[in-house]
Amino acid sequence: MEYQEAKDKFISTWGSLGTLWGINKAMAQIQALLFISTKPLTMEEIMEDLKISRGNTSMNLRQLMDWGIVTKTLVPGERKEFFTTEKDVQELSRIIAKERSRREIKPVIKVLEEVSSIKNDNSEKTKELIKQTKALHELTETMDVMINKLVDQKRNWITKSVLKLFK
Amino acid sequence: MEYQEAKDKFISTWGSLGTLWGINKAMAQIQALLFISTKPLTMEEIMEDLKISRGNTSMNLRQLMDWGIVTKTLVPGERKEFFTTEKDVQELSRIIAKERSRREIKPVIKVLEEVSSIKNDNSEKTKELIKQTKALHELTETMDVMINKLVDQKRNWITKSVLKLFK
DNA sequence: ATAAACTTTCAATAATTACTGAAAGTTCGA
DNA sequence: TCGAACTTTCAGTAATTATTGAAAGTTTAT
Repeated sequence: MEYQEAKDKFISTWGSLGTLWGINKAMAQIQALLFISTKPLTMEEIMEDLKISRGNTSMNLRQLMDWGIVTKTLVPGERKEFFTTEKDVQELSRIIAKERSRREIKPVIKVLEEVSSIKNDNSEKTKELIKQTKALHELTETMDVMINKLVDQKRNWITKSVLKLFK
Repeated sequence: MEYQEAKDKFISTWGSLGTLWGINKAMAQIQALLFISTKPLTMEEIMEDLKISRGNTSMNLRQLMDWGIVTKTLVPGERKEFFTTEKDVQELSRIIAKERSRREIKPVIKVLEEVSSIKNDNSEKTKELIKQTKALHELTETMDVMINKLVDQKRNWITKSVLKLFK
C-alpha cells in the first residue's frame, strides 16, 4: 500500500467512524487530515485535499475548535489562518471523553434523575418505572464518575488503568 | 410529574440518545418501552404505544434481537409473539459493550493496523502517517482489551472496577 | 479610508437515513 | 390442505442531516 492509498483509507475510515459517534463525516475527516499532517494547514489546503466546500470547512473547523481538538496557529508573516490538531493520542482521548461526558452523559443523568423521582402511587407500572430508571441512573452516574476519574489521571492514564485493573 | 409524562420523557430521551450512539430512534424507543414494561409486549402493543408502523416495529425488533438485547417470549396459549428486553442494567451494558467492540472497534483496529504498516519510504509525511496511526492503533487496542476484560467480570463489574481503580 | 485577502453565515439543495403500508411470506390449528 | 392470524419484506415517500456557494462580514496593510 502506497502513501496516498493509506492516507485516503485512514481519512475515510475515521470519517465514517465519526458518523457513528455523533460527529459528522467532514468534521472527523478534517481532524484525521490534520492528525497525520506534518505541518499546520490552511482552510484552502483542507478544502482542496478533502474536496469539500469553503463553508463546510469553516463550520466544521469551528466545531472542532469548540470541542477543543483543533486550534488556530498563527504562522509568522502569513495572513491566513493555520490549523492544527492535538497530536498526542492520550490527550486527544481525554478531551473527547470529557466532552462526551459533558454533552451527552450529563444531560441523560439529569433526565433519569427526574424520571426516577416521580411520586410513587404504588401501582405496578409506576414501581417498575421507578425501579428501572433508578438502576439506570446509578449505572450511568457510576460510569460517568469512572470516566472522569480515569481521564483526570493525565499522563499515561490508559496504561495505568489497565495495570490497576489486572494486577 | 405523573406516570405518563415520566414514561414519555424517558422513552424520548432514550430515543434521542440512541441516535447519538449509532442506533436509530425507533430501536432505542422500543427497548426503552420494554425496559419499563411490567410484562412482555406484542408487536401490536408496541406499535400502538410508540405510534410507529408495523414494518418499522418488525425491523427494529429484529435488530434488537440481533444485538441480543431483546428476546422473543412465548406466552402459553397465545398465538402472537411477545417480546422482552434484558432487565438487568449491568447485563445490558455488558451486552452493549461487547457488541460495540465487535461491530465498531474491531474493524477500526484492523484498518489502523493495515495503514500503519505501509512501507516506510523515509519521507516526512510517510513517517508521520505511520507514527500517528501506530499510536492510534495501540490506544484503540488497549481500550478494546480493557473494555472486554472489564465486561467479562460479569457480576457487579462496574462497582468492582471502580473500587480497583481508586483504592 | 480603501481595497485586497481572507472567513463566516445561511438559504437553497443534495444526500442520507428512517418510516410507511400493502403485498408476500410464514405458521398453526382444524 | 386450507385459511386465519400473524410477521416480514421492500418500493415508495417522508424526515432529517449535511453540503454548497455566493453574499455579507472581518481584518490588515497601505
